[in-house]
Amino acid sequence: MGKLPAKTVERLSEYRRTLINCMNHGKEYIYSHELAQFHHKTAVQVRRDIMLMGFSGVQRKGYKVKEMIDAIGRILDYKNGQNVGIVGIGHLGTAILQYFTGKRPKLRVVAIFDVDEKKTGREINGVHCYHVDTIPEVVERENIDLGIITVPPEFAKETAEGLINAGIRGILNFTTVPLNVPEDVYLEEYDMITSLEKVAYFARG
Amino acid sequence: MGKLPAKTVERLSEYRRTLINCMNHGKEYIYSHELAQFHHKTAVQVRRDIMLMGFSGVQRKGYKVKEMIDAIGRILDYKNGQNVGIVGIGHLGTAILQYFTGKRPKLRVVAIFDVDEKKTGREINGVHCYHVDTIPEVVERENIDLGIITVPPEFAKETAEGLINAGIRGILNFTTVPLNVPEDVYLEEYDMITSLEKVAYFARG
DNA sequence: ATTAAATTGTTAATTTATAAACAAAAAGAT
DNA sequence: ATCTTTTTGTTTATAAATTAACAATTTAAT
Ligand SMILES: NC(=O)c1ccc[n+]([C@@H]2O[C@H](COP(=O)([O-])OP(=O)(O)OC[C@H]3O[C@@H](n4cnc5c(N)ncnc54)[C@H](O)[C@@H]3O)[C@@H](O)[C@H]2O)c1
Ligand SMILES: NC(=O)c1ccc[n+]([C@@H]2O[C@H](COP(=O)([O-])OP(=O)(O)OC[C@H]3O[C@@H](n4cnc5c(N)ncnc54)[C@H](O)[C@@H]3O)[C@@H](O)[C@H]2O)c1
Repeated sequence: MGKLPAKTVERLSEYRRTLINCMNHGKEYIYSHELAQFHHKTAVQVRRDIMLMGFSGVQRKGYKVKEMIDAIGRILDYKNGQNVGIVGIGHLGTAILQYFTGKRPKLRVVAIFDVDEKKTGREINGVHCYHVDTIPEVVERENIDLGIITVPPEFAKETAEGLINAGIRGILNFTTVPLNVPEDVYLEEYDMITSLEKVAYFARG
Repeated sequence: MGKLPAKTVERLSEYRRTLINCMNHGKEYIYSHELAQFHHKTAVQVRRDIMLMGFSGVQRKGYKVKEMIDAIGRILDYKNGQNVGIVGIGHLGTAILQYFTGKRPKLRVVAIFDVDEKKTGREINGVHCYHVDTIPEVVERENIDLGIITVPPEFAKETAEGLINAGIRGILNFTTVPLNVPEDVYLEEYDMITSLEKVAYFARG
């Protein structure tokens, strides 16, 4: 099965977030224009995304919330799930760890790594904190697929190399340092300054 | 002067981050293909972005790092700068606050807001923490233009409304709740789960 | 029953974003 | 001096993403 466009994948993730929220509020059906409004998109785009993932709604009634969540899951979730490790459990790492716990059963944070002895060797938020030196063993043993990097910028490069050598498949980098990864590792980078500078630019006349 | 495309604005912000780093390492000139490589873009795209912002390099020598930083500043920075407030000083809010301090002189975090009495009334990272009830006065007095929302999701909506009523022009929302804002307020939303789900999707065959 | 309104699904058109192509200029080599 | 190489700047072409258009279907109203 061929991969969907990156933009569609992003939106499907966003839709699911909203759909889960709708389900928790007891909503059974949702129209494309409702979903669109939540995410500041057009109804056509929502329907097109849904078409691309091969899901169908009911005319005049909309999309069955529960079924659509499952359909998105069949696209985004990997069969038995993927395991995630976070490296650098400072403010940002902890925020991410907290944010993830319990939210996506198929994306499990199974290990966290740091160098600070006040953090290593104990559990934080129910996840064991290992020393970074043990990345090779732990990544192998716990079958970790994806890594999130939230270390101080000067350690970003070596952290990425450590993860890649340990056999990780994808990296989400929050440090301010752009990384280089081999072709078979998928890399995503995010910088809050860029987001805020964009807001700053467009928020003025 | 008309606005540049959003994608170009994002990339200019990314370029500047790297250029500042290059300058600190004493680099005087940079080629388009060098800048491109850092950000996993093509050299053509870099040159096109530079053209769009009306800057010029020197043939065979590349772009003067210092001058290009200034040129990007003339696009991204507002004359006397813009003031920023962060609402919700938990793990994420603190990470953002720390990350910003000292990085962009034209984007100043001048106030932070919370409800927790252990945080309000004192300084965190050199910035005074106010109670959220004082948002109207403080936004007015400190001339705050942009707001970052990092409160628990159930308070996201009321926080946004508070900021908008106080006269804010742009919002960066990190909560899991999609917001609605009037036309004259620019809104940007970011969700780490979406980023990680994208990584997870493309990191497998 | 018939008609009107609302909504999905899909194709076609448009717009936006990226990449290719190449002229012009500068630096260095012969 | 002349030629070759490298790199910028800009135009043209291609590709991707979004929007518009509309047929098909369902529900509800008359
Ligand atoms: N991209 C963004 O939007 C954004 C926002 C905020 C912070 N940041 C960046 O994220 C990173 C973390 O920010 P923070 O506020 O959590 O910082 P922090 O100082 O609170 O946390 C850093 C953590 O990394 C640990 N650490 C240090 N060296 C390490 C190593 N070699 N291996 C593993 N762990 C190590 C420290 O012990 C600490 O726990 C920084 O690079 C910061 O610049 C990025
Ligand atoms: N978008 C993302 O990628 C992402 C990542 C992590 C966390 N989050 C979200 O960001 C938010 C903050 O996360 P966190 O880990 O920092 O949580 P946290 O609990 O550490 O911090 C929340 C802070 O908000 C304060 N607060 C509570 N109610 C408030 C109110 N009405 N007004 C102002 N402040 C109030 C609390 O006192 C606390 O200091 C949460 O909504 C979380 O889900 C988003």
